[in-house]
Amino acid sequence: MPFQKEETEETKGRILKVSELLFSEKGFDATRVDQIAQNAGVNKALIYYYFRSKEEILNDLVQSLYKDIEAISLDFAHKHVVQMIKDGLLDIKEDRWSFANNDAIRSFMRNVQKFYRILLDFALEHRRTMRILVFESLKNGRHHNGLFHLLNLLNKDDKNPIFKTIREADPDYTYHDNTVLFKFFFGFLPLISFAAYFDDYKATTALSEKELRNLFLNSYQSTMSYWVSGRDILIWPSV
Amino acid sequence: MPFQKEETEETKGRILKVSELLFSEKGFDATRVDQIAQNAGVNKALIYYYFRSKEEILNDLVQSLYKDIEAISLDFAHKHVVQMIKDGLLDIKEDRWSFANNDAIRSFMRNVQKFYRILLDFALEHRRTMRILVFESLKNGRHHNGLFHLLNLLNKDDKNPIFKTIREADPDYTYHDNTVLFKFFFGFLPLISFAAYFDDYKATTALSEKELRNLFLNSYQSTMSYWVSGRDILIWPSV
Amino acid sequence: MPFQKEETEETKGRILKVSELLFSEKGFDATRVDQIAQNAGVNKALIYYYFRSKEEILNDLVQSLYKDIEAISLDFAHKHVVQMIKDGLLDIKEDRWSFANNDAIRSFMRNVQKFYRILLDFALEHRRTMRILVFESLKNGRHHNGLFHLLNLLNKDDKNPIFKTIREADPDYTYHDNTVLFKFFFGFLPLISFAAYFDDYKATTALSEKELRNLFLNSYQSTMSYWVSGRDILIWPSV
Amino acid sequence: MPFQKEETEETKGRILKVSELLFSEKGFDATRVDQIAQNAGVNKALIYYYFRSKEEILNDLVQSLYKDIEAISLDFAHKHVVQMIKDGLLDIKEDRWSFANNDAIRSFMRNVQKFYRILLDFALEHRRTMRILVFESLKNGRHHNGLFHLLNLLNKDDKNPIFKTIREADPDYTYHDNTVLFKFFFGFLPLISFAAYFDDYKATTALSEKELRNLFLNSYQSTMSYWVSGRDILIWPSV
DNA sequence: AATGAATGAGTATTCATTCAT
DNA sequence: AATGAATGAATACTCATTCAT
Repeated sequence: MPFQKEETEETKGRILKVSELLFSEKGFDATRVDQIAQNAGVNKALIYYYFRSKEEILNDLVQSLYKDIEAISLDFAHKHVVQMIKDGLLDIKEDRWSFANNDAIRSFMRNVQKFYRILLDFALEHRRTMRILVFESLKNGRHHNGLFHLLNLLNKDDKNPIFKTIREADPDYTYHDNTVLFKFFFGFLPLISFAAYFDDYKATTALSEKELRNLFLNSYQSTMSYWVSGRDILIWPSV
Repeated sequence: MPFQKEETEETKGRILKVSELLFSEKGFDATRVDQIAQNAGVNKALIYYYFRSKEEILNDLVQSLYKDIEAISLDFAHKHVVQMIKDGLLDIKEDRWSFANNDAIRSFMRNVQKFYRILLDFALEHRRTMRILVFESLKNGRHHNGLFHLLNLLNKDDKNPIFKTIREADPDYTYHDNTVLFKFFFGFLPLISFAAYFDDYKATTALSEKELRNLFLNSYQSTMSYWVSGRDILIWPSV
Repeated sequence: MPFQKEETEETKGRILKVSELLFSEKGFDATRVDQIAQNAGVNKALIYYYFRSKEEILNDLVQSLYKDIEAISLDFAHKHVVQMIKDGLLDIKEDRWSFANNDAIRSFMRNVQKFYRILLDFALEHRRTMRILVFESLKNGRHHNGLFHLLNLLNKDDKNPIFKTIREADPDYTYHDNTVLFKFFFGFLPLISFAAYFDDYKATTALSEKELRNLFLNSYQSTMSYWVSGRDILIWPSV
Repeated sequence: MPFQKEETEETKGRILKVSELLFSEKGFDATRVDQIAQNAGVNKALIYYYFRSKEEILNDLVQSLYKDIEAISLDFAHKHVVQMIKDGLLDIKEDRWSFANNDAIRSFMRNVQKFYRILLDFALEHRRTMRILVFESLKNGRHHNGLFHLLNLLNKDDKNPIFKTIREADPDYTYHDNTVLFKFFFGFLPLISFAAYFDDYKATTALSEKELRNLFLNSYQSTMSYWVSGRDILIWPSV
């Protein structure tokens, strides 16, 4: 019964969308299941037909975000890192990335910038869940599904699909912890923070959404470049 | 009766301290007044003797943080900006800061870096309240207490004590909105985020507290310098 | 699903009935929601499913009483006042009621007495809510729900359905404030007081319910007659 | 230490006065000890220095009212009933009062009217406590100190000082229950109700305090006369 | 798939009262 | 006589979750 299924999906999707909005506005704890039901236009009990608990709604939201980010990152790794290795333009030894020539570097840098742009736009599009991520991740004890799950994408084991993907192309691939920490700190965190606070800033400044986005993107890319250049992440061809 | 007073302060202070810890760990909504009472070793009703409501505890914490940050910033404005103006080493015209000579610049930059260090150490010391700030500020409807109050320290009117202080020394002082936004975005926000997530990072990495702090400070100051230099905030002697 | 509906009504009705009893026995403030739940044999939370608050239960009780009293009074106005006007047996000019003949007067007086009887019996049947009315009306700040709403039934504007009904039949109809005050004072108030204290008196005297009722009715009707006769309310045929 | 005592009395009196006001406005249950303390300008604990409990404040208020009413009634019994018996102008046999002549009756009636006037004025002066009396008396279970204590003044035993006083003058004195009931119903109750609702009525009508009072007094005395004449309470000289 | 009714375990807040000084 | 601090026992109200249909 595809029609039936569609309807279901629609209802379940409505519940998820409404939950996302409310969680991001008031926080998980302050959001009432009644409110979700009311805003989704469904009976409260129906929510428990689709989800085991209120917490499962949160998990669903967060998990699907992870999958998307993972997919985007994986796509980048595939298309630009793995491909370059296969093409003999890049060689990774421990912590040092050696490119075949300056064109390869330039090309790679362009792709990295594009990757940031895609990541930023994704974060902005899902800024509500980003908000949720930010403040739910700050709570100890209960939710282990917070922001720090993203750190898994930086793990050095084969459970991390990005790591696995690159490693399959270049078995030497690995890196230092500090690097990871920094990539996260000055990589993901500002990006996610920016997305999370985006609407607040929009309300504070006279800038348009686009201007705000570009302003951030420029500074973000500059900062990233600053940190990347001359360091252990990107290494100019070792001649 | 100073002894009496001290005792009182001790009890109220204990409630505040415990609340700060619990709010920062579990979030405001998930923290139970019972827990606060139990952890502070006082009767639950006593909490309501000192505070009108649970929310007022939060406000108290946040307000006192604001006051401290304001005081630190004001101290910097007084000692280093106003003083330089009075000494004829700095002249502010609209959005351009003109220094008398390179020594003045160097001196000012050194003080700015020191200011950042003080600010960072303060943020780290109060990282629990910073956590609270970060996630409570993400909730709509409570914005009034949230992170965005700090934006007031960047306002261009005389309600902002920092602006007022500098303006009294140099009536030409003003600046563009975008600059303000950026100072906040790449100024306060990473600092506060870093402090808020500090303990999480510590648990994730092998770095010591000190190393982590210095790592951040370097990158922070670099980023700030990057944004400051060659821009409209700091201008080399116009001679 | 009428059966379903009935069941619901039954539960909500049980809560109302129990509340009425407890409010009338112990007063609104001294009645605990827990007690209501326990006596009604329902879960405490269910009370809040049907009523927004404890106070709303009180309002519900009082409002439905008003409606009933209004309906009874309106019925009297329709059947006996309006009808007599239409039949040319009664003419109202300002404050003077002129009847066509002695039979008309006698008939009217008989109906008035019957009206009092119906009113008294209603008050006795609902004496619990009357108790509530009497003491809740004595509390400032809650006057809006209190006894004084009944005064509206004596208002001289078209928001008062009784006034409106008679006025539609006889546009000259109006009366003096003092009369209204007195009708209330020596009309509603003793009636309501009697009903409110009925059970207390019953416990104090050897009289049966019926004897007590008749005793009051006689004296009440005498008093009313005393006030009515020779005054501006009832006027013998002006011929 | 008379001065000390005076001060105390003043403070205690202030607590009583404030309590009376608050109890009469919001009811006993809804009045908070904190409010009493605040309005009386004293520390909450001091209230417990003067009174064992909140309830004792109520008792104090009510008891002193009883004493006053008893004193007024006793004074009337002494001056007018007992005196007439002693003067041979009145003879009471069971339920029948026989006066020596019409002058005696007229004189007695005049004194009764005066008694009502005094009683009414007392009730009006203490209308706040009357309010309290009215609604506290409606609550079963807890307060046995309500309005019905006044019924004691109508008891047929020597614990009732009025009965005792008259009986000492005329050993035949006694009466039927119904009479008592009626004296209370159409005697005390309207009087107390009138006093309790006085301020509400004042706010509702254009009449002055004096006019309102006289209006009630007239109707009250008329009603009383109506009930008294030709009945078993007052009997014209048996010739 | 959908709903109205029902519930257990909480949850912030209140309040009369007491204690120490 | 007077007070600031402290407390135990409520107390109205909430909320995620389940049940019956």
